[in-house]
Amino acid sequence: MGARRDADKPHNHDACIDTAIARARTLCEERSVQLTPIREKVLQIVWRSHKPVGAYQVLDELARTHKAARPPTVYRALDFLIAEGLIHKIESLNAYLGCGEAGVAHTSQFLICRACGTAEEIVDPKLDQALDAAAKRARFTIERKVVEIAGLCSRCAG
Amino acid sequence: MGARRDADKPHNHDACIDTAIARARTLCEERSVQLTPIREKVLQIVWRSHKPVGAYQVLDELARTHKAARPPTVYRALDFLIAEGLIHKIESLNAYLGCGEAGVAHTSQFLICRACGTAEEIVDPKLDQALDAAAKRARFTIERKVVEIAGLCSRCAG
DNA sequence: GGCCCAAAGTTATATTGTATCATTCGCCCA
DNA sequence: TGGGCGAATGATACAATATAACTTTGGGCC
Repeated sequence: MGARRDADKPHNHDACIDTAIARARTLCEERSVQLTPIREKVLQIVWRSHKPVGAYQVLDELARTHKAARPPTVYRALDFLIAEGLIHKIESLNAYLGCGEAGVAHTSQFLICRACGTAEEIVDPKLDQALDAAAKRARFTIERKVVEIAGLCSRCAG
Repeated sequence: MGARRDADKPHNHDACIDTAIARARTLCEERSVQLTPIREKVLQIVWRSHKPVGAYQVLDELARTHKAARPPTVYRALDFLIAEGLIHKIESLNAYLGCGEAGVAHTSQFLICRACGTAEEIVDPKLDQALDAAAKRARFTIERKVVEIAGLCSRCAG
């Protein structure tokens, strides 16, 4: 699992990025899919902070080193990274966030602070079970779960 | 609470619409806010089905009877209806859905079928408590909860 | 060499959502 | 009683997000 840290606490973020990139390389290797330079660069850009980042922000960053970059360049990379479980899309913000649990089966659940913009991914089995139970009661077959809790993180509320 | 019905089962949908409009009028009256003709019309359009409807679909419909309608016309009406708790936005679809529990405090939780397009609003206190507990553990102050479960409803899976 | 395929390049456009300023209209009240 | 205020709407323009469709590149393989 590596060193887990809360997204809203100060930390040496380079370690987050390095860990994420290293894990992504390993996972793509294992799965025989290509973490191409563009895809890796986009992953790095998304991981530059714990704040969800918009596709066009990614594009702006990417274009600094990759002049040919266009919207499809970015969306293709984002789609790949999502498919491989390396990033998540935050639906309520139309933005993207590095996945801190890449390679581990989990539901994405987020705490999104409107003040500092940070989104923390949480893994709460009870919550996950509650989702499953609610779906089961309605005989609903789950394919994807979106849980996004917006508000104020402890630092911003305190 | 009135007659609750599952969105994915056949039913006389006119009753859904009539109930929703009647309740909306009552609530707006009580709150001294104006359910203007445009707002009521938009509410009716959103309620024409149990499938989330896009803002520009609403615009197309609205424009049939209201030639001056433009995007801001629709977004203003949608914003008003959301603020009054009469409709919900489905974030993962960028679309809007009538609220079946208008006037009653509740978290919006949805089961969204990718086959038939129907979204059913569910009210599951256990699930809601699980969200509260998860946030509390992180000392996170909740302002808004988004729960959208996508997959196949019982009719489409069966 | 020639074929195939995945990835990326390229151009154009679709979809969703806002900013901004002008206009209308009912209401209050000085 | 008319003038100002505010809520709602009209109107124009544009921003932000996302995809379609076709072309080109480049590596692996026969």
